[in-house]
Amino acid sequence: MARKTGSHSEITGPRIQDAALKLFARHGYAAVSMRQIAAEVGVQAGALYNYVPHKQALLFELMRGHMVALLDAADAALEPAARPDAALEGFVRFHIGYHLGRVDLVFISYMELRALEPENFSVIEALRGRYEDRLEAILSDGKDVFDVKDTKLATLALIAMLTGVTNWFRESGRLSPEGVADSYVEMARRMVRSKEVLKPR
Amino acid sequence: MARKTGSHSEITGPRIQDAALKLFARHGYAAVSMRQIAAEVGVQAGALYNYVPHKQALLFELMRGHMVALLDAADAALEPAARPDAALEGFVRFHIGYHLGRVDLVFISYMELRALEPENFSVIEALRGRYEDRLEAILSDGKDVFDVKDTKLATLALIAMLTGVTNWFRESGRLSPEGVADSYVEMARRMVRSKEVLKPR
DNA sequence: CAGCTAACTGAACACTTGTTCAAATCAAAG
DNA sequence: CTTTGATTTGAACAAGTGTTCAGTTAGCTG
Repeated sequence: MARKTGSHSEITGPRIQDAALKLFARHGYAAVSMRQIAAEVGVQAGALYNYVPHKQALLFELMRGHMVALLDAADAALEPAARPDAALEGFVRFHIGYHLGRVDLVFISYMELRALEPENFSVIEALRGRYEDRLEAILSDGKDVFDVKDTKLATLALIAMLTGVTNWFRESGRLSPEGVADSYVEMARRMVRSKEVLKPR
Repeated sequence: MARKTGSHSEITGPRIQDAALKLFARHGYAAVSMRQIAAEVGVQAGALYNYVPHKQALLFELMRGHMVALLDAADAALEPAARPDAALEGFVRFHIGYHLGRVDLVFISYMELRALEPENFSVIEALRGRYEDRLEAILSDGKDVFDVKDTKLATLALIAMLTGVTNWFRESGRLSPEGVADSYVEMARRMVRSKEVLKPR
């Protein structure tokens, strides 16, 4: 017995990615076997190798795809010419919105870095750096409006704060993604002490 | 051949913990074998079972020990009667100082939660909750001094921001732990818009 | 120096791991 | 209806997994 009824390359390929994403996020890369992924897809382990050269590539492509899509989405969503305060708000809303819609990808992209072989690790790190640069640029472009001593430090603090949302947010919780974003916009503004926030006082 | 020269229970026990901590932090729980841990200690795999009932207990005890020590240290370091602003500053400095001295433990305590069996997971989650309550109490005790709409949200945002330091901090970097703490105290104060910060303006 | 026991070895257990590949099967084309 | 080619199976590979345990040894006690 071989070839299942109604099997197609265009179907199986993405399903492998989906299954791997789900299982890696739930149990971790090292704890998931190729056989488990295959079972989730409804196929034997050997069939995976028509689509993926090896397990490591499965993880790497998941992470690389995520980072590239994130950068593209950021380019599309953020307005380069925006005033500093609006740019910061835009970034916060984009970051939270985008990340809350892809918690599994975000999770493995932060958690499984150490499972990457050195060359792959470097690629992901570089992409992450490029994303962080977007926020750093906003902060340094607005250095007349904002009040931050250490731009790099503020960038890292903000990113950590924002990404932390994916760890506790639940669709069924009391807050909507928009509600969360509202609060985080406020906190982010305060952190950089945006003049626009202080004015109304 | 058995029993190595100069071997002692009081020596080997802690060395196993140290080796497990180091390897779990570096490669992840699932990716590290009992034989690797044994090799790091300089012993055969079987010898580990004189000290640990099974691999899972090794991880669990590492995490539980960390959380218990963290709570104890917090109790010792934080002054319950402090004014809100001083209490917040005290918490930030304590959190950063304590965590920067134990990056490996912090790392696995956040990363390997999913590797814990359900009952063990609950224990760690409860301990973590008790720690977060310390900060939440500070924020709600100071609700006249601070300006926070959602105390729980601010707690989670602050903890994420503070713990994030362990991900990028390097002993050899340009900033000292104290310098980092200074900046984070400032950012934390701004986030809750402590009146004491606004006064000098 | 003999005897004792805590401490450790080394081999074995039954599985699981990632990966390969000849053979089998199915869908579509001629 | 046959041929072709993509798709999948199922078995096999060598290596590694956590854990157990009879047997060996080092160092202390008397």
